[in-house]
Formats: sequence, C-alpha cells, structure tokens
Amino acid sequence: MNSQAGVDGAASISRVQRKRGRRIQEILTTAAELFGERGYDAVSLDDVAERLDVTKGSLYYYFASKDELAVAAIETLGANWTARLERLADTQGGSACDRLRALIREHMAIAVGEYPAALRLFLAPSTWPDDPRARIKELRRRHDRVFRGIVEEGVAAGEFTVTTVETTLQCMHAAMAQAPLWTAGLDVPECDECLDELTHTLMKLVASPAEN
Amino acid sequence: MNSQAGVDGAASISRVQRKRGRRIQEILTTAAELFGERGYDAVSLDDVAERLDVTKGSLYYYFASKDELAVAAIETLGANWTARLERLADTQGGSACDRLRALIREHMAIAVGEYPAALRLFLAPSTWPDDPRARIKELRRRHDRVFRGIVEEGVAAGEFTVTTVETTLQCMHAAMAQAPLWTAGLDVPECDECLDELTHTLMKLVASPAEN
Amino acid sequence: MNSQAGVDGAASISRVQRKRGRRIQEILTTAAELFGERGYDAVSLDDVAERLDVTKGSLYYYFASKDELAVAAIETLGANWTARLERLADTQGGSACDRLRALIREHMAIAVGEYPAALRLFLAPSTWPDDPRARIKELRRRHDRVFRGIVEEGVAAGEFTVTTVETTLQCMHAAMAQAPLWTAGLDVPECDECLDELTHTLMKLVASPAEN
Amino acid sequence: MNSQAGVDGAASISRVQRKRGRRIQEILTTAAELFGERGYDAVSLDDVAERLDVTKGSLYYYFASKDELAVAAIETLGANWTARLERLADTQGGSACDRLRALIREHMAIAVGEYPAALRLFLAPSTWPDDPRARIKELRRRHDRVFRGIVEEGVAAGEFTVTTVETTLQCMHAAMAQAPLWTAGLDVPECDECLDELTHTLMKLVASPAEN
DNA sequence: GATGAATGAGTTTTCATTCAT
DNA sequence: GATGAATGAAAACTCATTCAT
Repeated sequence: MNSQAGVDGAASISRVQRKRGRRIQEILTTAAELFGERGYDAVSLDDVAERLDVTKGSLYYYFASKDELAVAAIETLGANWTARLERLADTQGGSACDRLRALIREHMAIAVGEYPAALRLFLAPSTWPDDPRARIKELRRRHDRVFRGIVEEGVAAGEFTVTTVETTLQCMHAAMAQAPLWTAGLDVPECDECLDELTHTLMKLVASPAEN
Repeated sequence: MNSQAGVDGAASISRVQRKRGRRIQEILTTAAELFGERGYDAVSLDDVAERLDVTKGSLYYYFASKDELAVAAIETLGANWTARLERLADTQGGSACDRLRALIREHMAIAVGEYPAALRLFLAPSTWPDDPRARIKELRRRHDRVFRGIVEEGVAAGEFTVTTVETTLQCMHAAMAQAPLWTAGLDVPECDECLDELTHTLMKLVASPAEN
Repeated sequence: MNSQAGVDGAASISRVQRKRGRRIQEILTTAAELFGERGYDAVSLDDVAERLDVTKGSLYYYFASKDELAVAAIETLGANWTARLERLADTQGGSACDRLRALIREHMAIAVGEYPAALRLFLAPSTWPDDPRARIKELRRRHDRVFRGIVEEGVAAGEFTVTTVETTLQCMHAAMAQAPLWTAGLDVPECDECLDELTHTLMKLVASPAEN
Repeated sequence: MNSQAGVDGAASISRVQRKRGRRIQEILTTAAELFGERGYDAVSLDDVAERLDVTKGSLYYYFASKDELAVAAIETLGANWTARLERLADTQGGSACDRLRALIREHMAIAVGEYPAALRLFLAPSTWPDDPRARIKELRRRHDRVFRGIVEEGVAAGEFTVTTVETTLQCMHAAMAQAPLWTAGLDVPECDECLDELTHTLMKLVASPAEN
C-alpha cells in the first residue's frame, strides 16, 4: 500500500509533467507555425495567444520572452526534422545517387507537409534577433551535415561530379527551402509531381556531364 | 531683365527639380539598403531618417507612407537592374549556353556588388505588406522573363536538357538570391571565384546528362 | 486505542498548528527582509516565493493579499522589537541619561543585527499602500513612546536640555533609521564601534550646552 | 537687411532651442515632483504625461526611457540645489557656527519650500534602478561636501566638538531629509518655527558639552 | 495544504503618421 | 522644403490575484 502510494505520487507527478509537456508542445507548434507563416517581427504574442485561445500572460508563464519562445519553437521543430533526416541517411543502403535523391525528396516532403512555413527560418536569418538566429544557424548546419556526407561519398565513389561540394550544397539548400512556396495551393497529386520534378532537377547538380 | 528673370526662374525651377530628384534618389537608395539588410518590419522610418541624417518628417514630405517609400525603393532598384539584364540578353550573341552563363554571372554580380542586400527582397515576400509585395512579385517576374527566354531557346535548340523549365528557373533564382549571403565578407578575388563556381554549378541545371 | 487515537489527533493537530505557525513565521521574516531591502513596490510575490522556495500560490494560502502579507510582516517584526525596547525601558534603573543611551544603542543593535533592512520601513512610508502604511505609523508611534518617556523624564529631572522634545525625537529617529545603511558591509567590531559613535553623537541632542 | 536676416535666422534657432529647453524643464519639474511624492516605482509615465497634459509618447520624444527621465529630473533638481548651497557656503563670512546654522536652515528651506518631496531621493536609494541611484549618490556626496567643509573648519577652530565628523554629518543629513515630512501641512509661520527648532536642535550635534 | 496554470489589468516602449511653423 | 513636436495604437512584458486539483 505504501509502495502503491509511492507509485501513485510518482505517477501523478509524471502525469502533471506530461501535461505540462503537452501544453508546451502545443504552444511551440503554434508558435512555429505562425513564425513560419509571417516571420518573427510580424507575429505578436497576442497572435500566438489568440490562436491558442489563451491570454498573452499565459505564454509568459512558460517562456520568459518572445525570443525564448522563438528559440524553443525552432529547436523543437528542428530536432524532429534533423533526427528523421539522419535516420534516413543512416539506415538506407544503395548508391549515393539513390540515397541523395531520397534525402532531397524526404527533406522537401517534411518541409511541405509538416512545416509548411518553416522555410522562413532558413531564409533571411538576419531578420531574427541574435539568439534565435544562432539556433537557426546551428539547425542549418546539422541539416547540411547530413547532405554533405552523402555528396562527399558520391564524389569519392565517382558517382557524382560537382564544381564544388560547397556551392552544390548551397544551391541545393536554397532551392529546397523554397519548395513550400512553390507547392503552396497545389493538391496532393500535383504537389507530389512538383516535388518529383524538383528532386529530379536538383539531382542534375551532381550529375556527370555529357561528353560533347 | 524680365526675360532674364524668366530664364532665371525656369533655370532655378529645373535646378530645384534636379536637386529634388537627387534627394529622392538618396532616400530610395538608403531605404533599399536598409530594407534589404533587415527586412520590412525591422526597419523603422527613424532608421532610414537617421542614416540619411534628416528627420522623419522630411521623409513624409517625399513619400506619403512607409509602404509608398518601400514600393518606390523596390521600383528604382528593380528598374535599373532589369534594364541591364534585358540589355545584356538582347545585345548578346552566341550560344544559349554562353548567354545564360553570362546572364547568371551578371545577375549575381549586380546583386553582390551594387545591391548587396537587395536580394532579401525576393526571399520571403510574405513579410511585406500587400502593395510592396505586389511590386516585388512583378519585379521577380520581369527578371524571370529574361532568364526564361534564354532557357526556352536553349531547350528548343537542343543545347539544354531540363526536367522542366519551371523548376529549373525556380532553383536557379533561389540559389542566385542567396549569393550575397554566401559572398559576404569575402574580398574581391575570392568573391569572383565564388561567383564563378556558383555560375558553373547552376549551369549544370541545364546540362545534358552523361550517357551511362 | 481510541484514546490513543484521540491523543494522537490532538497532538497532531497541535503539531500541525505549530508547523503552520513556523511556516508563517518563515514567510513573514522573508517578506520583511525583502520589503526592507527594496521597498513595497519593488518586491513581487514571486520574489518572496522564490526566496522561500515555494510557489506564489502557497503565499495566498496564508495571506489574502500582498497588502495583508506586508501588514503581517511589519506587525511581527514590530511586535518583538517594541516589546524588547519597552522591557528595556521598564526594567532598567539608573539616570535618564544612562537609560536613553542604552535604549538608543539597543534600538540600533536590533535593527542592524536582526532586521538589517527593516528600518527602510520607517523612511518613506508614503510609498506604501494605505493599510500597511497605517501599521507602520502605529509601530513608529509605539517606538516613539518609549523614547519620549525617557526624554521627558530626563528633561523634567534637569538632566537633559532640549530645544523641543518633539524635534529631538524626530532627529533621533531619523538618524537611527539610517544606522543599518551606514554599517552595511562592516565587520562586527567595526560595526560596534560605529554604533557607539552614533550613540554618542545622538546623546549630544539632549546634552546641556557649554557655558561660554 | 541681409545681416538682419542672418540675425533672424540665429534668433529663430535660439527661440526654438529656448522653447525646447523650457519644455524639457517643465517635464523635469513635473517628473521630479511626482517621483518625490511617490517614489520611482509608484509613478508611471502615464502619471507624468497626464499631469503635463500630453501623451506618454511625447515623453519618449524627449527621453529615451523612464530611467533616463528620472536621472535627468534628479540632475536638474540637484544642480540648482547644490549650487545655491555652495554659493551660500562660499560667500558667507562669520563664525563656523553661524555659517553652519545658516547652511542647515537654507538646506531645509529649499527642501521644504521648493522640492517638498525631494527627500525621497535621499532616503532609501535602493528602491531606485542602478543608473538613477548612482546620480543620487553623487548628488548626496556634493551636498555632503559643503557641510563637511564647514564642520571640519569649526572643529579645527575649536568652535565645534564632535564625536566624529562622519557620524555628525550622517545624523545631520538624516534629520534634514525628513524635514519636509515633519512640516507637511503646517502654514508658513508654523513651518518657519519648526525649521528654526530643528536647526537649533541639529546645532547641538556640534556643540561643546557642558562641564559637569 | 500546496501547486501549477491561467488571467487581465497595467506598465514600459516603439513607431507610423500628422501637423503647425 | 524641412523640422520639431505630438499623437495614438499596438507591442512586449509584469504581476497581483484566482482557481481547479
């Protein structure tokens, strides 16, 4: 019985904790959405609060400032995203070519399907305050590492021909970041086709040139 | 004396006009700079006024609102830019390949050298109010037309192989828009090399694939 | 067993009571400290709660409002303090001069040693809300009564020479209230010496003047 | 005529300047009044604005923050005050005793008559933010220097007997700072009498003791 | 008893805009 | 033409207070 009580205590603590965690996730998701849609400056905490149907004050219960909220939102969004890309890169077999194609496709699929607005995070980081900006850069670097690994491999294996790994990755990321804009308003099959075309186009960046 | 006075009057009016024009140009250049650096929201009219060393009130003498100033700034910047690209595309002979390469190179050179921050205008247009946003889109469309013309030509001539003209142009613009970010902080020769590499990389988007 | 239980119940109630009392004392001490350090406005209930390592909500379990907490804090602090001064004044024999000197010394010793910040309560009462302010005034009056008694006695006995009992007491209190500020940062012997000097200086307020 | 125009230009500039100066003085006076009456925390910029019959925004045209306004208010108030005390101390002849008495009387007269609420500046400085607090301390030090000079002189000349110059000055300032509180609500003759009594009482702090 | 969550009113601060001169 | 002054609406942030659990 005592031990039961102990378990009960622990359980209720963790239930509270879980509830808190869920609340925080709700807030972060909503915030990430809004920041993505309109950018940092154009989103007020009132906007975030209203979409969550709480008051501004409540947000300050969980986050000490707008910056902190933004950082946390970016962090969560990025953590999930990167993890999935890394898993994909690790588990997958096949040629560098197949793996890169899958990675590009997946990256855009996540962007378009789940974080339709996250591109703003990766573009124009200078409109963000210092702290969130630093997190965005870090996030970017982690995404980049996944792609860079495969590209370097492909080059080493003679599968890929690139001007420079650096510029190749830059162009690739720049284009992928815009995908959600280009697919905005399309229905699912159209969107899929668009992403396929984009993937195919981007693969040309590492293709070996024709002999003429 | 009268005629003299008349001439004087006309002369001084046109001198005044010219001075006014110069003043406006100064304002627009500075505004474009700032909007490019930080984005629409993060720039206050006080910022613009301070960098010009005039008062906020004076800006309202020339422009009726922040929006109007933004529109005008984008317009001027774009007019000059597009004109140069169009001239380049028109006057130039040679293969589609050579002409596209030159166009890409010139576009980035103008961006990096003369409007170091202006490409931010193209990146996340949804942070702009409706009116300036419309102008940005129009500007984009005009730039796009120049590139599209050559790409279509190259495809028709069998020089280029693309997945889709549309996606090819999208990827190209996305990457070119980031050039100023990537070259920031480089000295002139480094920057030139970087742009050459980028150009070379982007040309792969239209290259015919190797036979294997 | 029943009786045992009854005893237990009674015992545990009183144990609870005692615990409650102790809890309240902790809160009041901490609150008095903080209010003394920073004044009423600059102290938030979060500050109090944090220093006590409880939640704000808990404070409301014991006190209905910030005002009430402030009043109670002042009250407790004052009750003990006044009691000790009154006892000292009553039990002590000797000349009015000796007794006044001892009272001044003790008053400052309590202030400096036990309520290092509490004297700020007396300094600028108008920054406090009505209710706490009234208590502060009352507390002040009680302290004043103790001093006034001895001064009047000394004057009546011809031991003291004063311009006015009123102004003498005012100056005395004003100076004593600053003692904690002046001794802040001194070590014990230095502090003792400082208080001795202050006491000696203040005794001049009631001294008979030299004949010249 | 030309020279006249030149003068006109200069004149209108200085007229504008003077007007601006006067506006700032109005604001500072009002702010000093309010801060004195209620303390830093209890005064909102809305309060200041309302008493001046302008909007909050206007205050920010002249001062960058509440702190800056507070600092400026203290500064102006203090500059005038100190200057008058220093002039009094310098120009005046007579014994140290007469001069100290005059200084005490004048200090309190200024406090009571012109800055009825300034005492809050000198008491409990810890309720102020860092920057204003530093200015207050500096102001205090300047006042102290004037008094210290005369007291040291009087001691050197054998006119004064003190326990310690330091404690004597501390007690003196502590008491003088309270004068406005004690005289609050008195009419002019009563107030004068009260200040005379206070002055007389405070002079006892430097008096030579009776021989017994 | 105690806590975490939420609220709403109030405070500081920013800024596009207006206007008299 | 140009400026200084003023405004008002909105944003970020704070905090005493309430309440369900």
